[in-house]
Amino acid sequence: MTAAPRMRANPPRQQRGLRRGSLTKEIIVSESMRLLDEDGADGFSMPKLGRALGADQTAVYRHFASKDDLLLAIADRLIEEAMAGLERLDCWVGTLTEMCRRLRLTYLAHPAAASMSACRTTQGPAEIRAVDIIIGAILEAGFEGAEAARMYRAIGDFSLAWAGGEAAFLALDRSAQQRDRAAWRQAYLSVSREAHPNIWQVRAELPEVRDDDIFESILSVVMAGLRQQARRPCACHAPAISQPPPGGRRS
Amino acid sequence: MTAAPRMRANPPRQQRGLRRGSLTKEIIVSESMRLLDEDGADGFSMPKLGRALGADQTAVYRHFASKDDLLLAIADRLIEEAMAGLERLDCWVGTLTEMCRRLRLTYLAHPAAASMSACRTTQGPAEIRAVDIIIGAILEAGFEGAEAARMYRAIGDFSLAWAGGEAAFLALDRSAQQRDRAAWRQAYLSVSREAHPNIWQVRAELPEVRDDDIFESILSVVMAGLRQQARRPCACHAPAISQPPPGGRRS
DNA sequence: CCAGTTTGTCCAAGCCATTGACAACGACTC
DNA sequence: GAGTCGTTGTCAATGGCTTGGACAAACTGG
Repeated sequence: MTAAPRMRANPPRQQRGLRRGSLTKEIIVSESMRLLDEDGADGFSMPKLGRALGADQTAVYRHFASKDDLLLAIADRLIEEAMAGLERLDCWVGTLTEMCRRLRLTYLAHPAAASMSACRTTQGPAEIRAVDIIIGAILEAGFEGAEAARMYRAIGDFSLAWAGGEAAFLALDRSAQQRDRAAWRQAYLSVSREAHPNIWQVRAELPEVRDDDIFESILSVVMAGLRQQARRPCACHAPAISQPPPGGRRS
Repeated sequence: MTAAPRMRANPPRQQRGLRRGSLTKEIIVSESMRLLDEDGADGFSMPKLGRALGADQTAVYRHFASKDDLLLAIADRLIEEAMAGLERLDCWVGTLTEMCRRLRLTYLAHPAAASMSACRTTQGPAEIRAVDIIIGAILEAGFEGAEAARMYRAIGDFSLAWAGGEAAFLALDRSAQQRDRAAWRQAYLSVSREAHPNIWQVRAELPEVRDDDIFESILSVVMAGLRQQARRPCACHAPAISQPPPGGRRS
């Protein structure tokens, strides 16, 4: 027992676990997302992740310094997935619309992962590339200098915030989600005409609104506003969605 | 706020803990928000909350069935605080703008609390009242039926998502926040002109953008888009926020 | 063949959420 | 006033979590 030279006698320890090199960052991130998709954010822990990998509860710490570190890697993977194969389109409105839709779809596909990492920035190459494309569209719209910088942040943060918000709701456990939806349904229908006349007026339509339609509505509103404030129209034809402004600034 | 835990100077003996009735839901929620504002979301735990109240680590469980239950109460308090004293304005654009600004300011004042509860709905009276006011503005804009319902959800969810997203970032610990900002600054400045020409073009302006300006930009874009899609103009004169009105559209 | 580094495992410390048993206290009945 | 009961604060305990340190197997370079 004194220290030292290998007492290789007979400890049947035998390392029942994995072989060296079985775990890589890529594998760990993939398994994390699988677990998150399956069990939600609450059930996600380092011990469970290790066991799911067939390894020790603490094995992941050999590859990520902390759980937060792993989280950033997951965020990076999400951005990468959302922006895979993205190309700039001819028209700047189309480019921005496409990016917002892509990010949202990816986040909705992995709500638990997204809700944990939506507000983090990773500076990964995918992120930088997306930023360049967005700014390109903003410049194409005729914004310049500080205004362009501000508009990029406005659109980029809008897209992230919206997708993150939707993901956060979907990341709640089924019961809380169901309870929330049911409660609203109930609250809408039982509202009194006197106390809340406006809700009363649309009480029948409120529960029927679908998430996809809500998103397309706000996206359309944002794009309409952008087009109006832009110095240059987009390459595609549609000048505005509903009515043209009487002041006639078609440019 | 009325009943502070009245503590007697020096109880002679026994009285190892608090008197009966020392804790109420209101007091607990207030102390929770104080702790969250001070120490952030990470350092917020039931034991700490109990100790901060001068009570046992588990005392809070006598008033809230679970931490999640407490969370909903905190969310309710936030909405209440945001909407306190809100009145409908003459112009529907002004009403919607005011609500978005109010919610954001409250969330920014309590980022940790907000980031934990932004995606929850509480069905509290304050929330219902806010909903009624928003729908009122949407109806005033001339939207009807299912379209009005959809637009209400679009604007309401937009406001919540944006404020929640900003709060989530501010709720990160100082170091991560600082690191994020610094990293972006660095990434912007060191970007190559060839690889990312668009970022390069605004690299100097990007780090200077302020959060308040970003918010006002997206808000202005959304309101411009809404005005364009609305069936009726708002009561106030301004036809658009950003550009100077050359010839005011009449009320 | 050996030394050094990686990486997987074991073990343990310290924190957390939550629960059940117990005890003091207030209200209510007789 | 005495007894009963529900409320609420405390205590002790359980099981899970993150994380760090010690050890050992396996791969690497010499």
